[in-house]
Order: sequence, then structure tokens, then C-alpha cells
Amino acid sequence: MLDDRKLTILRAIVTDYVSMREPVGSRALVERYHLDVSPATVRNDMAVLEEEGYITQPHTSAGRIPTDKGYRLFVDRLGAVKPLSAAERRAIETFMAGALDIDDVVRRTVRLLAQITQQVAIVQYPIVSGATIRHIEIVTLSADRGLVILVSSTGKVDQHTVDLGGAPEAAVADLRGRLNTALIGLSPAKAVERASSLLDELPPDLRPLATVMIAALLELVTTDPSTRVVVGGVPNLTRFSDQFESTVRPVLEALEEQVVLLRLLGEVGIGGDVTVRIGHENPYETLRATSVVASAYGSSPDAWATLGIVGPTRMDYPSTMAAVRAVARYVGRFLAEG
Amino acid sequence: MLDDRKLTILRAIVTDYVSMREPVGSRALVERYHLDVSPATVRNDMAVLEEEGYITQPHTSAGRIPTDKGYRLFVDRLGAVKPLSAAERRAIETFMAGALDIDDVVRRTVRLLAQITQQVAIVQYPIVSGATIRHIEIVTLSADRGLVILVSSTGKVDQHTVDLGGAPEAAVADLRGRLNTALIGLSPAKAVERASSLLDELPPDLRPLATVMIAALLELVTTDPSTRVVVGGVPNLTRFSDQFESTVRPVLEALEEQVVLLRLLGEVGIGGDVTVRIGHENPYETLRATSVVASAYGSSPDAWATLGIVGPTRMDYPSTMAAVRAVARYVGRFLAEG
DNA sequence: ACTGGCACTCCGCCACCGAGAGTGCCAGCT
DNA sequence: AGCTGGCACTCTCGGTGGCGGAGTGCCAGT
Repeated sequence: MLDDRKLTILRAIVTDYVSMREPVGSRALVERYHLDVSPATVRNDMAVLEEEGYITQPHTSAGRIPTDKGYRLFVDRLGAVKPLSAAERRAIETFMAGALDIDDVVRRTVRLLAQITQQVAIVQYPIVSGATIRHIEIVTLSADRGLVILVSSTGKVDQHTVDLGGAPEAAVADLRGRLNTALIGLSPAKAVERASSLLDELPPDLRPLATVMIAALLELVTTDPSTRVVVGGVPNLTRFSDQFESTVRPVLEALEEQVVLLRLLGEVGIGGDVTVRIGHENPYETLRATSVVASAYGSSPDAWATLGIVGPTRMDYPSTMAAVRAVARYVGRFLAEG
Repeated sequence: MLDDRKLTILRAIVTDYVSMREPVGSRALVERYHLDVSPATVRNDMAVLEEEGYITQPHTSAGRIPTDKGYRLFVDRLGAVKPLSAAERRAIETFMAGALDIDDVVRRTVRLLAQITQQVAIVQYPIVSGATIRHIEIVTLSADRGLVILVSSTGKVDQHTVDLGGAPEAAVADLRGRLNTALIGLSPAKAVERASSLLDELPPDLRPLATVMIAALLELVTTDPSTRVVVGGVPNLTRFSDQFESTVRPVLEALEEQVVLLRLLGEVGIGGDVTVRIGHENPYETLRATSVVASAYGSSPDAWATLGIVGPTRMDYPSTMAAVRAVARYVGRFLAEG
């Protein structure tokens, strides 16, 4: 159906449209890409490509632009991965050097991604799931209010306020000790399990307090990993000052909602390569003019998360994918080394 | 110099321009604001106002628009505070109900502000300065890496990684105990002072570790309050889809930089009322088309911070100021009650 | 001190035109 | 069959010109 020349033409159309930002016509195509055929021939091929849904015309007698389907084919089969420039490699190295803690790593990563890709970057905090519990602390703030603090082996610290119900300080300390001895070193899933069985072993007077505590722990363990996403490079959106309402606003709205961001990053397998979601392939109708390029990253199969960028469907996929992949790999290695 | 009628006219121009978004002429003015004079009279007054720099003409034979100086006079002397609507009052009450911890309060506050004002909202985390240290925890992550966790009396939790240099577990525990007994209940400023004197009292083998620890604490105490600012309502920027490069981009850039945001919120006195900074009054040249409305908020003179909104100079100051004030007060009370 | 009138300026809108780019189709060539 | 050159057609885009409307400034009169 699609012979080599048609594929070459599609590739040329995508490349040209991405860099020139204008519908591309048959004449420009033969000139700029050294196709050894006449414009008329290219036109015939383009007619076929259009019929198959890979390209479209904004209006009669304008050049062609790729459709989502066209970009998809390009990404899957036609885009040669563009290696990073020396400057980009250097940027990756220097950006991460001297990172202090997890927060810092995430902040730096998001900046780095935004700068290299010139798009909006999104980085999810590494998920605790495979990590183990390192320490549990309970701090009393007032007679009635306390703070449960959970430190995981990856160095992430989570907190949650609880109602102490006026329990005596000694009871709190007792419970703190018991929780620590019982739960340290466990994975969150195991910890939740162990915690509920622990409840039965406790002296009756500790139980109400322990119930509250464990509920708080549970909440930290289950809800938290999904709640932390960091965004950067938002000013890059201004590069499309055309199509304002249609493009920029929906993206800004998506960026405000952590849940939306997480769904956008989507199900990226840990082993998998860079994932690209183009236009309508995204779970949100309003984002049909934007694409997401994402990848898993992490220090081990047990501690990983997702990072990626959001940009217009009309983007330089080869470069962007290369950048996302490189950053994901580098940050993963960086985390593993500590 | 400026008699009552001229002031009335200036007020009318500001009000009209803000709501209509178009330069306002003498005819429209007398009609819409029931000035009992002829357009010609108004024109004479406008000529004076222009000469004094309060209003200006985009071009000959267009209506007038306020200058920054005009807005300033309006805000200082002419704007009657517009009371909040019932819906807005209700929004404030319901938005905050059921807030869990500081993070939650801040997140909700920023959403609330953004929704009521329909602008970009900025909320700074309450500053610890007046708060006292509630608890210090040291957790070992690996032989070499540890985590210093600082819990303040306001329920804020800060963390910092340190290099343990392979110190034995017992030494770490010892130091942890000493730091806690020495520093709990102190204000950060006092704590830093006490910590350095503590250094001399320690057994020599603990000193290297203690030095690292105290440096980390110091960093937490001094740098942290200024590093946490939360932003929301960014999609509201799309309401000015005109003037894109001139307005939206600079604001987006400012929002990426915590330091810039803090400088924008600026020096707002704790006791003071709402502060307005109009156009060129801002410390950044690129933000000359935007205004900042900010206010201090907090639970006590010892624990407070700043919140506010960023919007176009052409904004409804009376409503916005009322909203910012109301939110600041409400959140302050909410924090005080716990 | 205010007003009505008047001449003047300038923007915004619309209609129109021509150039340019690009297409689709067709007949002819290889 | 497949490619090509030619041609008529379509549509956008930029520029021009005309016109109505809104608004101003000024001046003479009340």
C-alpha cells in the first residue's frame, strides 16, 4: 500500500512541517529533500497518503500537514533517533552534579528536561512501593494533635497529622517504639498487613491510638506516591502564541491537577522505552493538540517513577525522545549510585 | 489641583476601563456615570488629568486609559472597598473546612484565592521564625548518608541529607539525644546560637559529626522559609490572550522562580493591610504590565507569611483587594484555631 | 465656569484586487 | 504502468482605498 517513496515523502512532510511550521507543498518537498521525481508525482503520492489518513490539507490549495496518524507512523517507523548534542550531554552532567536529596534531584531533573527539550517538563517523585520503611516518628504538637512522620529507604519523608485524643505522652512513646520495631525494613504493602495484625497484640488501652496511627500510615503509604509531581518549563508554552485557546489553556489547566498529570504520564512500563502519546491518543479530549513523551526512570525495578514532557503534536519527536530517554537513564543511574 | 469632579472622572475612567476593557471617552462617561455636565466639560477635565499624568491616550481621537499613576491614586483614595458576595463568603468557609495539615491548608488557600479573584494566586508557607523547634530526628539511610529531620511547632517538617562519614550508630543516637534536649523549645535563631555553643561541650569524637549536623540544621532554619511558595490559578492568565508576549510570558517566567515570587510578594508588614504594587512599581521591568496584590497572614505575630495574587494592571482592585484581605484573615484565624 | 457646535484626526471595518502558492487532472511520453 | 509537463482552478494573504464612527480640541457664546 505504502511503498518506500510514499514513506519517504511522509517523513519529509513531518520533518519539514515541524521545522518550518507551515503546510508543505510538493514543490518545496522535491527541492528540499532531493526527491528525484517531479512535483506532480509527489502530488499523486500525497493524494494517496491523504486518502489513507496520514496527512491532511488545512484548506484547498494549501500544502499538507501530518495528522495524528501520520505522526504515529513517523514515530513508530520513520524517525531516526537523533543523538544528543555535546552541549546537551554536558548540560545533563552539570545539572545533576551536587544534588542534595530527593527533592533536589527532582527539582533539577525537571529544569534539565525543560531546558533541553524546550517543552513543559513533568517529573513524578520516585514511588516508594518497592522501598522499605526506614523509620517512624511520632511528634506531639499539642495535647490533641500529633504528627506521624514516615521515612522511607529512598530518603523520602512523608507526614500526616493525627488526633491523639489526649493520650498520655508515655503511651505515644510506647506505641512509637512498637511500631518501629514491628515495621522497620518492611515494604509498605507488608507494613500495612503487619500493622493490622499488630493491633491485636497491643494492650487494650493503646488500641484506639494505634488505630488512628495505622490509618495515617496507611494513608501515607497508599495515597502519597501518586500525589507528588513537579512541573517546570511552563514559559515554553508561549512559543505557540498562535492557537491560544485551543492549545495553551488546556495544557495550563492540566498542569494544575496532579491527577491529570499522572494520567497523562500514563502507564509506562519500567523496562520499556520512551512512550509517545500523540494528540487524540491522550486520555483528555481537550489535549488533542498536544503530545506526551514519557519514560520510566529509577534506581531499580523496585523504586521508579515516570518523567516526561508535554508539547504540541507538531514537535521534533526524534530529538525530544532522545532527550527524554537520556535524562531518564542518567537520573536513574544517579539515584542508584546515591 | 484636582477638584472633586476630576477625581470622580478619574474614578469613572478606571472603573469603566476595567470592566469594558476599552478606552473610555467623554460621551460614554457622562452617560454611564450620570455626571451632570456636558461632554465638553469632561473633556477639559480629562485634558488636565492627562497633563498631570493620571490618564493617557493610546492614540489621538481615542478615549483615555488610566496610567499606573492613575491606578495608584484610584487605589489610594478613590476605590470604595467592594464587599465580598455571599457566594464568595461561602466559598471561603467551605474551601478550608476539613484541612488536614499545613500543606493542605496552603494548597487549599491557593486554590481558593485563584478561584475568587480569577487571577494567579501565590501563597508562601508560614515562616517558622517565631515558631519553636519541636523535635529533631536523625535517620541513617546507609553507612554514609543520613537524614536530619526538623519538626517545628507549627507542624512543618523539613529535611536535609547529611554525610555521616561512617560514624557509628551509637554516636548518631547520642548526638540526636543531645541535640533534642538542648534545642527543643527554642526559636530557630536561638537554636542556631545554642547549637554552636553546644559544639564546645561535646566529647571530641562527636564533633565532626555534630558540625555537619548543625550546618544542616542551620541551612534548614535559614534557607527554608524562603524556599516554599505555592502557585495556582495559572490558567487564568489565558484571559488576556491579547498582549501575549508582553504580559503572559513574563508572568510565567516569574512563576517558575521562587526567589522572584518572594520578591514580588515583597515586604509586607505583618500588621499592615493589603499591599498593592502597580506596574512599574514592581521590582521587575518585564512585569510592568502586571500588578501584585498581597497581604500578610498568619496565626500570630510570630508565625506568618505572605499571600497574594498577580494580575494585569487593568484589574478590579476593590474586589481583588477585598478578596485577598478576606482570605488572609480567614486563613490566619483558621491557623490560630488549629 | 460651563456648554454647544464644529472641524479634524484616527481607528476599524469592509470590499476589492492581484500575486503567489498549491492542487487536481489530463494527455502524452518512456 | 508509471512518471511528467502543462493548465485551469481555488484559496490565502497582503495591500489599498473608502467610509462611518468615535473621540478630541478649540472657540465663541451663555
